[in-house]
Amino acid sequence: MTILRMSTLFHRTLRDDPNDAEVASHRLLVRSGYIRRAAPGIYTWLPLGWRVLRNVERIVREEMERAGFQEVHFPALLPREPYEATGRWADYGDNLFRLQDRRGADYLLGPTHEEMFTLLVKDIVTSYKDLPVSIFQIQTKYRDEARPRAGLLRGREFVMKDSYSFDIDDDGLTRSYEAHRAAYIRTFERLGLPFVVVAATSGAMGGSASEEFLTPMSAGEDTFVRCPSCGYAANTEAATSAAPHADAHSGAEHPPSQVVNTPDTATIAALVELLNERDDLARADGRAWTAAHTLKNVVVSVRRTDGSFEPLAIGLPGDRELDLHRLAAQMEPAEVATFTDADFTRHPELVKGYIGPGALGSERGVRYLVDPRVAAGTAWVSGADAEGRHAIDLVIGRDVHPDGTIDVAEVRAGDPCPACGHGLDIERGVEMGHIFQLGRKYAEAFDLKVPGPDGKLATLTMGSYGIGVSRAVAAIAETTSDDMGLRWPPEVAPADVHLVAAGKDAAIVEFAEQLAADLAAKGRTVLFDDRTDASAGVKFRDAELVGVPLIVIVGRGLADGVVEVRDRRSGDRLDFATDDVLAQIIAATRR
RNA sequence: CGGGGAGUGGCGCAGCCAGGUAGCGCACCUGCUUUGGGAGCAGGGGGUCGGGAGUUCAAAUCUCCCCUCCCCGACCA
Repeated sequence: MTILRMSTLFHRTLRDDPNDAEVASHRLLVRSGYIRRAAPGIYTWLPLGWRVLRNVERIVREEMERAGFQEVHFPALLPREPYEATGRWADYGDNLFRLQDRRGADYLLGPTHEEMFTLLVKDIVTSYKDLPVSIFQIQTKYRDEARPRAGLLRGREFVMKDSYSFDIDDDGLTRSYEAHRAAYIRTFERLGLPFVVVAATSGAMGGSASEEFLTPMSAGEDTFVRCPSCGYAANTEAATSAAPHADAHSGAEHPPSQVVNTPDTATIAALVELLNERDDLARADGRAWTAAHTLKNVVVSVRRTDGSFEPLAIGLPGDRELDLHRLAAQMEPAEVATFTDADFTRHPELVKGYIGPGALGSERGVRYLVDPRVAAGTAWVSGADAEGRHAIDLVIGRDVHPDGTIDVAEVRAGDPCPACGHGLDIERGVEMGHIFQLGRKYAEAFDLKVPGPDGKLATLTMGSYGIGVSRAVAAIAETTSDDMGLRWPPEVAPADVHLVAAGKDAAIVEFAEQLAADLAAKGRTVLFDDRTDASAGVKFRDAELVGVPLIVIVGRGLADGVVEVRDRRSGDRLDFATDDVLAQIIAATRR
């Protein structure tokens, strides 16, 4: 179909890694001449990179259309008003690129388009008979990230496919959600991207289901747990802890609790050390005290949506930290902040370092929630609400009556899987897609209602679904490259064949030219290294760097009637007879 | 916003501590030789050293202020 001649291609490879690139995808995409930085977190696409991006777009588009979704296209430059209506003009804060027109009217560069889609559907859809509908766009999005990093993986301008489904009822939303889920699985499989579907938090948006498609990689910034035994996977924010099984410090037979003097033990470590030094406090089973036997109470300040504050105490095993991300995800839409010195001053009953259950509980004005491991019947050492004092043999349900449980402790590798009990792995990944049931938040904000079968107006329920398109280019590069360069899966590669003319002999040039023409005539895209000023060695290196899956070398073998064909990904090399090589390449690049 | 690192031809770096008017490799241009794993020789073009102020006879180098980039953290539908 096309011949891209490297002698004239607008392209340059770099011999050294760029100084400002760290992760493999960023380094290689710049070195191989696919992208260039234009501004922090903003990249220019060169011819080869643009081809890859368009291939990814094409695959995403084909899978969306196969699923019956319809493509639309919104502006990237958006008016303020719709975002004012949903509160996001303010909520987005500094992450929003804002600008003004000549009259001073406010605009923004769209970070996501829920508002616009909702308004468009309100304009077009007038009856339940028009539903369900799922529409999508592939659009450049803008977010003024505090810290763009890792090249395309986390930019301030990026290409995203976003879809929105509109249904008259919850069952419809579930069906639309499942349709997207299936389409996403097909899409990522075609892209050649490894992925894990993990349970995610849906936050304040309502709706029940929210899942992320993560591609595991060390450069990733999302942390998730995965069970190697049963396949359970969840973002750490959404992970649930396995119910505790009765263990050594079960308190069923415990003596009555008592308060003891424990000077200078404001930290768990100091407390454990002291407990182990004191013979009179030795444990009944004779084993040493550990942080896991202590009950740590962390107090945070919760800001409700009406602006009021309430203190909240969380009881955790002393060997666990509170994960603020997990807490924030569970408290949404309320916000949480750690307790400040000023907060402690307002609550003199909370003795920093010695906070115990005795001062906690809603009847005392401090809601008290405990980790699931702090289960009824277990016994603990905890603060006694006085400087240098702790209570031992505190049994949950006997001496302590929490207001409920909350699952916000840090998740650790090896924690039991909530589904099967096997030890969990912790991995890093990049969010490539997110599907979630948005519910009626936006439909309500814009009063999006249509008559249902019963003639009554019903507010539509929505789903929101995204795929990071430009991010996928980086993720594919990241997960498929090797020490020598990129290794594109065939469907996203910038060309079908990288044809190298290794030598200047007339016979070599002539044969290579003819082969390029023949391949193009058969509908293949050929990246043809016809440069006369590059040595064979340079051409081989560049071919490996650029990463087209099939590399064909017309060179010294021609004298023996053979052409070499290499598989960039497997490293396999085969010689084919000159009169057979065209057919072999056509067969190898058939789609 | 906190911590760390770094800004010197297109790219990667040295020079800075002990101030003296900019150097190396790659890339680029010309010529000859070479041609299957980032060729060789010869010649050549290109930077005023992130910006500003200051000290000094003299500043890439010393002092002060500012800006930017990278990494970690905070933050991030």
